[in-house]
Amino acid sequence: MIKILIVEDEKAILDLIKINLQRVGYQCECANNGKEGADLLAENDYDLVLLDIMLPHINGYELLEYIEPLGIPVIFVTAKGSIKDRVKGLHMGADDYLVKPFSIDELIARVESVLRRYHKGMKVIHVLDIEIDTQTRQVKQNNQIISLTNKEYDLLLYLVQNRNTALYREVLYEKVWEEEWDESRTLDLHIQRLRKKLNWHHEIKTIFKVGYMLEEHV
Amino acid sequence: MIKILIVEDEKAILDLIKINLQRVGYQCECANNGKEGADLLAENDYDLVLLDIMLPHINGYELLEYIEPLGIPVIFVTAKGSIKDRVKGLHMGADDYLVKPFSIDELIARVESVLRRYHKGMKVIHVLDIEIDTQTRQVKQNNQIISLTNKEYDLLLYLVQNRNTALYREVLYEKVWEEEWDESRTLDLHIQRLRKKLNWHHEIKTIFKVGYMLEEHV
DNA sequence: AAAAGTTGTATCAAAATTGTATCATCATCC
DNA sequence: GGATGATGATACAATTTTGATACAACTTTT
Repeated sequence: MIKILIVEDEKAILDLIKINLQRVGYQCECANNGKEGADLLAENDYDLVLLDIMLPHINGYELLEYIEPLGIPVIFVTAKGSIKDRVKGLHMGADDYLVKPFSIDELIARVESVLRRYHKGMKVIHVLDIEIDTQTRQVKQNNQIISLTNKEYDLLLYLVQNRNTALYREVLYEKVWEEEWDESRTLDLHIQRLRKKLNWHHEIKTIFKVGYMLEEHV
Repeated sequence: MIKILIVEDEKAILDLIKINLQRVGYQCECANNGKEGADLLAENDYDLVLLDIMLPHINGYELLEYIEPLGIPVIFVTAKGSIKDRVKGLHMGADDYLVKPFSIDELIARVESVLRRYHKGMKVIHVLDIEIDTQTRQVKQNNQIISLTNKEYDLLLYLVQNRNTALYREVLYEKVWEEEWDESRTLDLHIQRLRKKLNWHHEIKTIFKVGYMLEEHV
């Protein structure tokens, strides 16, 4: 379970962030000012801090100095377009910033991006007859470790995270390889290798003229 | 089946939204004011609420407070870019907003985006005796999977999304094949294949010298 | 530097889709 | 009611897509 600390004095924004992060599966704790934030940080482990700059008592910068040595990523929440703040925050070690007003999509995207960067992905994912440990990138089947290469693992993870969805070749390729699809057969080959290693000849369905889909009957 | 509640007092906009959402396969119910909306919400389950802010009696914000604890996503419909409203809405928990005047494409895109975010888009369209899962591109009839080819699926989806409308050959061909119609019989052949696979010999009507129409008596 | 492992290209085989040709049937208009 | 053109049905051929295998280029490890 991923724990996020939100330090924000505006109740409306605090709730907006909290509700939406909880909705997509994060555990949230809240502090209304810098002091509370520092206290919570002293007592608990968090995977990420969302930090407003304008806070009563202790301001965001001061708190940031306190957080930094803990090695916890921080996303700054700044009032509308104060570029000075953004720059200062980034210089001081914030990992990203969010400018009010922001959209829910943007909030979630930034949180996920930072977490991904810190490799604090979720826990263990169970799908069909395998389990994937996203921390160690290990894949087990019947308690036996299946050794996958990097690309194979990335591809598997994407398939798993989007199981029961028809995935277009281009999308799949672009997400895993992070470059444009150039009509090459690379993706097909990797799919075959996955199928072979996991004995998933039927589980990974090919959708003719479209792409592939990992099927998990629910 | 996905159910959407539309709360909007302007008849024209209400119809515009309703007709277009129904066209792409959502079930819609409507309320002309906040009171009606609250009543419907009390009695039914919805997957999404489209909520106008300016409503007689109970305004959008008040209704939003009522909806929030239900955990149903809300898209705000606001008059011209009043940023204040947008911000307020987002702060209060709306998931997205739509600024009048909006395009149909935008409407559908936002609806789908929010639904996807909430329950990873179980967008299933029910028509006659089949159900189409647009996520997996699977078509079921009496709970049996009907295997369709790519072109067949695309054609079926277009027919379904435009059911009860006479579709000209050229239009149909150009939409599905994405190229000019060249007087070939290809379309006819695919129509026949669909009719056969789905046993839809009467449901897909041919309109002499014009084209085809999927008929769903309502 | 050699070995081992990874990743992508090339090639051929197999499979599925798609479209053409043909003839039969049907609808419409004189 | 017959002529004419449009559509339905069927078979089959052409094309495209995917699977399988081998191997070459490249990286990392030893």
